[in-house]
Amino acid sequence: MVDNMTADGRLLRGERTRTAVLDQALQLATAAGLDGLSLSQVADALGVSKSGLFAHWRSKEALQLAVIAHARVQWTDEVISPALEAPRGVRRLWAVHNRRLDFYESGALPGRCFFANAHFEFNERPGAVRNQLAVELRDWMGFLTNLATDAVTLGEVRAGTDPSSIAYETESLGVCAVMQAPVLGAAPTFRQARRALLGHLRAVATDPTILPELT
Amino acid sequence: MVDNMTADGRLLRGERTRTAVLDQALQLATAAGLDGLSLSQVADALGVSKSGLFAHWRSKEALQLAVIAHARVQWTDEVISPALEAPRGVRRLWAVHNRRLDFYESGALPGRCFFANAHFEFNERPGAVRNQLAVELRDWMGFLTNLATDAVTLGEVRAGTDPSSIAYETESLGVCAVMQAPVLGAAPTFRQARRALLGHLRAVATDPTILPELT
DNA sequence: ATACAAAACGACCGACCGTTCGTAAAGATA
DNA sequence: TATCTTTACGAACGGTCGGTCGTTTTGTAT
Repeated sequence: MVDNMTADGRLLRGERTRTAVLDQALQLATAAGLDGLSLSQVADALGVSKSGLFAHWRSKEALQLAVIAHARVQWTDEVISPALEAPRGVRRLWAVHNRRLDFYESGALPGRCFFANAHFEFNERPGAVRNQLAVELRDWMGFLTNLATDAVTLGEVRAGTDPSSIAYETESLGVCAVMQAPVLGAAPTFRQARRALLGHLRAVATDPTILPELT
Repeated sequence: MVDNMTADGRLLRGERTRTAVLDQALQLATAAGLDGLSLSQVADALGVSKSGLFAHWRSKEALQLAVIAHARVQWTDEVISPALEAPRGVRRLWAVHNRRLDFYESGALPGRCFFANAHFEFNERPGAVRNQLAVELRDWMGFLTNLATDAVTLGEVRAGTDPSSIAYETESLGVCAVMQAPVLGAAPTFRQARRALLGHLRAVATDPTILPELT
């Protein structure tokens, strides 16, 4: 049997514990960070043996990567996808914006920004996890691009507008990208990270190849 | 002998190792965070026995608090004090602003914002350290107040100006305060932290008791 | 030289960590 | 039923951690 389901449609036992472990691990990582994630604590919290985790992931780092992917799936399903499928518009832009804030205030991740914390708190970890976080950051910049593009295309912001304005409008998103930048290899300075964000938004707002219909 | 100095003016042996340990610990904490700070690593990096550290600090938490104080002394001497002593003015405001950025780019704390990282990466630590970080945050807000007050008093910004403008002008300072807010006990949401910063700056810009000479 | 206190050391402790291993139960297949 | 794979378990290992203890070195003052 290679499928995830048993004959009557319920999840296989392994798949059930797999997602249970990921949920628990995400919860603990949200509180204590990916560095603070302890396999022992995850196992104890679930009433499961610690060694059993190694039947699903070959190492702690593999579980950390799975936790990141798990969180990204939640993020995509609950925030990104509804945003991209919705008709474009300023109201929609801010609806998404507010929905993201609501997401943080929801019970799922109470009062914390997981992605932000994951990046902030764990920029010292080894190769694979670090690279994965870099991918997450790139996705984040892509999401910012969509937001800024919407703002310009729909006339909320004129093309050529000082990107600082857009940056501030998307500030509560943008600061995440700015502050997350140090997770990347070279550990760019604060000034460099800020310049990178402004340059990114300037390109979105003024580059005719990005917004050809406005030139 | 109760003084720090020996007869010929050099530091006592204990005081020398004390500051050497603090410098090393600050360097490691800057890279790995206060949580990641390891007494063994500090001792090994200095070629010093780990047990000797307990002659200066009674616990790891005590050393962590000392590291925070040590960093704050550096911060005060190199950034805050020159800013407060200098004649007020917009140029001075931005000189301080830039000096702070230069500080991050200096060799002392290469490419990292220690305060930001200390807060971001270590909001799960126990009571005393957490409380100390809250004090640091309050100091930070005080520094923001000084900057915003300067901006208004010197005519760079009109009294009553939308505090968002001031917030953005001091953004690279302000985001730190915004993002640091979650270190406080109740873990306020992203939206709450942002609202707190804007409210703070609004009070500075409009409250006649804060800027009586403008009303 | 003697005495004394500060300072540093090395060995050791218990706790927790991630990981491995051999084995046993559970569930699907035949 | 018997067979075989998946899944889970408990015990144990090596390692690092923060912290303690008794001892020795170092520096100063008498």
